[in-house]
Amino acid sequence: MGDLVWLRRDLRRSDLPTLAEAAPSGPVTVVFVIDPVLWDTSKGTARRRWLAANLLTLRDTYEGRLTLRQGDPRREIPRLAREAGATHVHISAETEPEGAARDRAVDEALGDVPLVRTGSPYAVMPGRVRKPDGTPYLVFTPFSKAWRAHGWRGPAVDPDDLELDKDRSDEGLWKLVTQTAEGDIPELPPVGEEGAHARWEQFVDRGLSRYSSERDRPDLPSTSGMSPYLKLGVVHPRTLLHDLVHGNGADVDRYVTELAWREFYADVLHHHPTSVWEDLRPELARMAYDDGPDLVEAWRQGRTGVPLVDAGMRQLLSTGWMHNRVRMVTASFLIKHLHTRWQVGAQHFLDYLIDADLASNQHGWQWVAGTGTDAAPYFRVFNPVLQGEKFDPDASYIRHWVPELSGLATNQAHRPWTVPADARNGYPDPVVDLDAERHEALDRHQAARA
DNA sequence: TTTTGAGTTGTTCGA
DNA sequence: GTCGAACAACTCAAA
Repeated sequence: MGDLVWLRRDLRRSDLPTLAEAAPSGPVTVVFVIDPVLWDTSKGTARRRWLAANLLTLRDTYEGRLTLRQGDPRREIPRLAREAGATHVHISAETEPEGAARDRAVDEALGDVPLVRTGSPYAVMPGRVRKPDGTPYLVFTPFSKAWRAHGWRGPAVDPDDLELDKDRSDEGLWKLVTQTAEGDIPELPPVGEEGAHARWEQFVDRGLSRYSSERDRPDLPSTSGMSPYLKLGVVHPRTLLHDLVHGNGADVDRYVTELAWREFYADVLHHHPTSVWEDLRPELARMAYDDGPDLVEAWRQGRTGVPLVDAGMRQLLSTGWMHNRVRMVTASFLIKHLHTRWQVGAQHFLDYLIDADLASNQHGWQWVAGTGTDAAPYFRVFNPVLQGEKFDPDASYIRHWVPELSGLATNQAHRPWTVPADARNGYPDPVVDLDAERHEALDRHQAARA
């Protein structure tokens, strides 16, 4: 007899409230269920490897007593609960639409065994921060003010009476995970809580004091690198916020604001679940889009002939990560210059990013498309050349990810079409005329609103 | 209650 | 070269 702790977006042992909830009932069975949805082998491997590698490390963290199951949680969790004689199943609440629906179904399938929700992957549970009249926010700045004023708990204390039950994994599953974790992914971040905390300390010591001035620079190691860990819950935002309590000034404030964006978009998605794939605002329902598979494929592969776009898309394919500034530029290019629906790009990012957060990803894309909250004005079309010159001033990011251009001078690397084709090592001409397609996008926007 | 002004991430054009 | 205006429409907070 003992409780189940079912981990999903909380692949960690420290600052995990569900453990403390479960500990008093006896030996705790800690389980992760590999949902076939998570294991789709047709798309980017980095995502799956990142999960597998963190699961392996997590097994060590739990002294080898981590249970793996594979299949539909609606069946697997009740089955394991019966096997372990669990009196409760503990989870941290999921607020993404599909996950929340899955949890309700599991709750039902569990029958008399209660599914107990403690905490969430957020500092403040989505739905908690509201306007004085009780309605949810749709604009970021007032949300973030109210979110800060609401505050959050300190990190959870590790239970000192925790007893772990045995590994009840299905035969062969750990072998599958081990095989999946193997392989060369250059620049895959250091795995597990140890890796996360080492990286965080390095950022707080060295990067934080330059964060607000350098965070937009893809050519510098200017970001905290926490997003892949936040994605799997290897680290909880509450832990990071607690560390920043003692810091002060513009850089800390800016970092907290970035965490607030993650919470804001989770809140928006919680209140508007259909906005995962549908326009949050219907104003652009009549917008004309193209269906250009060749152009979209060139975008996916990083062969558009536009250096900053290609650098970002190649960074994504080879590392499973892309700098935030470049995400905006590549997204803007796909939507505004290739006239493609935001959902196409959002799906590609979900397939390949190791840090893809559903709410942030979908609403980031909606923001660029002009269909989301606090949307970018329609006339704000990123010029990928100017963005490159501004945020990659030495073109070192471009040269690194687009090695065909590594021999060019900086101003040429930003505009490779100005040098003869035989000096570009096969790098293509731009697939579209930037200026012409910018005007096209503005025209289509005006027509859609008329 | 009504009004006013600000609101993550930009670019172009003309003076 | 630099600089301000223009490019919508709507949410929300504060006056």
